[in-house]
Amino acid sequence: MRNPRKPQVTIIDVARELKLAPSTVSNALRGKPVVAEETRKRILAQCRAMNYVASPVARALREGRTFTVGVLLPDIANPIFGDIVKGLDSVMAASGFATLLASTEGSRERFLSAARTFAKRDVDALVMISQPVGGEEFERLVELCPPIVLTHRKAAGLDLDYIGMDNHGGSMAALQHLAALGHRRIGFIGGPEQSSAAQERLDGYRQAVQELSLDPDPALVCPGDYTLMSGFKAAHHLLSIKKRPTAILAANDLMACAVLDVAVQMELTIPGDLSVIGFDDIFVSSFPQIALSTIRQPASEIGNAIGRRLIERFDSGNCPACHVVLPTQLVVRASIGPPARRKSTLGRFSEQDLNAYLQNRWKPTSQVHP
Amino acid sequence: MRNPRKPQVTIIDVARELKLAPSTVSNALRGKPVVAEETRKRILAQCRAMNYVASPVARALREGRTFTVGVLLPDIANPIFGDIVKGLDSVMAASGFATLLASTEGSRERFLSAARTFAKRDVDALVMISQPVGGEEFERLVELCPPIVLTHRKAAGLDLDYIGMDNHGGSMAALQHLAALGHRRIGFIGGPEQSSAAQERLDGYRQAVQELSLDPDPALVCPGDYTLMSGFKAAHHLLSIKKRPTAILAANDLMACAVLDVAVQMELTIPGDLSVIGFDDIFVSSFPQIALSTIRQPASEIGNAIGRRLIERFDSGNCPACHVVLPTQLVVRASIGPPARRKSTLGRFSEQDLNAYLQNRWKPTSQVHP
DNA sequence: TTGTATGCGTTATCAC
DNA sequence: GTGATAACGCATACAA
Repeated sequence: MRNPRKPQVTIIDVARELKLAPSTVSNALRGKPVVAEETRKRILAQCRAMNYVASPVARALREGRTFTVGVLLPDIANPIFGDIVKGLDSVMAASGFATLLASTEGSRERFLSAARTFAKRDVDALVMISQPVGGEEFERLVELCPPIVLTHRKAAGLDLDYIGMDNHGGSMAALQHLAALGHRRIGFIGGPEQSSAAQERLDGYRQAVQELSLDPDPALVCPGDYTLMSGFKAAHHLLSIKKRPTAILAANDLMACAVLDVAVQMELTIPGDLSVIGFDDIFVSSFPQIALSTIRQPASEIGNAIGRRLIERFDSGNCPACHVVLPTQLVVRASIGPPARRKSTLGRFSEQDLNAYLQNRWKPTSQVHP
Repeated sequence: MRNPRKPQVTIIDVARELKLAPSTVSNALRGKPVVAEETRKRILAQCRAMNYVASPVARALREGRTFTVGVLLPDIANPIFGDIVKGLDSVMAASGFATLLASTEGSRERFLSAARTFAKRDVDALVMISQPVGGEEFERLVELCPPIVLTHRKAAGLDLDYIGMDNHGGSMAALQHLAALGHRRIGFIGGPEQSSAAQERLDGYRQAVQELSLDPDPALVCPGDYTLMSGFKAAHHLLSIKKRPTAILAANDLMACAVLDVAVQMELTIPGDLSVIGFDDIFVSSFPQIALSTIRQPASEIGNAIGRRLIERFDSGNCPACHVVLPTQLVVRASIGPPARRKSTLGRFSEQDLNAYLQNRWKPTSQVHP
């Protein structure tokens, strides 16, 4: 059963009421200077009286633009992405744009299909947050797409707008701070390889290690993928090597939280035996029980910047691709301090211990009371 | 400068190529049985070859529907809402619907204006999550709106679809559990008055207190508004009364977290001196350092249910408004236990202490390192 | 300064 | 079974 179409007040109704032509009403509404001032006023008044607003759909068909931007992101339940969307939406809504959303769940298929769908719907721009922007299929897609703005992941070889944060500088600031406290062996837990942001965080770590003459032991660098689980594994590994690091920088806060907890389980004190810094400044990091130091991601600022960039592009037509890097801030909380002088002798996690730990200590919602 | 319209493959192009009429192509594509099977096959092949897909915008103008749902919520950076949207989007996307989003930031103005904007854009439905649904202005708006589905807040007097969770039963389950552990004086921290969900949580508490013959002292019920700050204040108040409660149920996890921390600051042990339960099961609650017991909100299930309801409405035309209540689960973590036998004598927070505490203990991002 | 005609891409109606 | 045409609501080019 189809929607019985709602009766709509059209521009023709308004014109008829005023005994004018629709085009005159249109011109008046769009602020064209050809309309006599007095006529315009009558028209405006009539529109208000009849509660007339032009149909965005009809406009879209006629003009080929929809005053809509499509946003693609991996997970709308992740507050970091939520903050970006919020910053973006606040700017766009103020300019009359609506936000179309797609949560792609890390699936390349959903990403491509959502991008195609949105393009087909004539969105005026596409915002891709931490998406797998690359590959032949993607490059073909870009041809058919409206303007694209990227964040978190750059598209290698493609000249697209990018708005990001200073990941490289963030890592360096963290290591400078740790080095000033006296740390020499600092571990690093990385993010997904496909993420240019994660890559920059690693690069910043490496450059700081070199410039500050820290211990360049490659065993101090562990892979990770931004999940708690990968954080557990990396922490277990880093804290089990013979000469364990006195500090660890993780490429995001989630993995850093895992480090904190593994450390506690190994009876290390924080920050005496181990200092920990993360990336992003997610909500939990500010909890006193966690008190995780971190390099803040300016998420809502990124959203705002993307919005402003889009408005600029819409207003000024084609212009060269932009490349913006927003500053980060080191947020110092209780998880860092000078390394302890004494060498503590510590029990290790065996593999069995780790598994038992993973199963029992974190109680997700699956463990419920009937 | 206007968008130079992208060249588009239209149904006419396809028809011309095949020497058919556009209407035949349309009929074939829409699966109408009037088209000869062989013709249909040729048409489908040609469409694939020319990469033709019907324009959603033109369709929208013609049919009066857009295959889009508008979602209004207070804050897209709040993961609970994010989870609902995620659940909703996964259902709708699978059926070819896109999700239009508006983060209203608790502003009544933005709510009404976003709703009007979306309705004007011919969305097929409006989903309102925890929105101020009420008042004369709203009721007038409803007339002009497409189907509406509510969650978290019911609209008094209006017969709209509502999909929610068993808040009342959740509170009762929590109190039953606490009572079984031996608690008799149980405090409650409420949510916003306008929220029907918050009201139900309070009602459940009251009914449980009565049915279980717990201490009905009205001083045990404190107002709150879901923010950390209100949780601090309520906790401070509840834990400072002469005969303080041995357990506290907060209307959401955020306030419960505040209770946990205030308790620690007052040198109460958890759960020996105080048991704490929250509502929602937000991410932090599962952290070992927090280990907050809670009544889980089935957020993504709510999103799914809303999606299924919408599809159902679209398919079957007008039907009476639905009223769905999803079950909750009590998630038991370390924050609850039997009340301690001994009476601990404890220092109190003075007002000054509270203020100093609020300023220093939680370190938000404003306290940053240059 | 205002009015008329046309097209945006699609689908429904009706004639063939 | 297939084809011509009108209509959805608007904005524009052009005529008056």
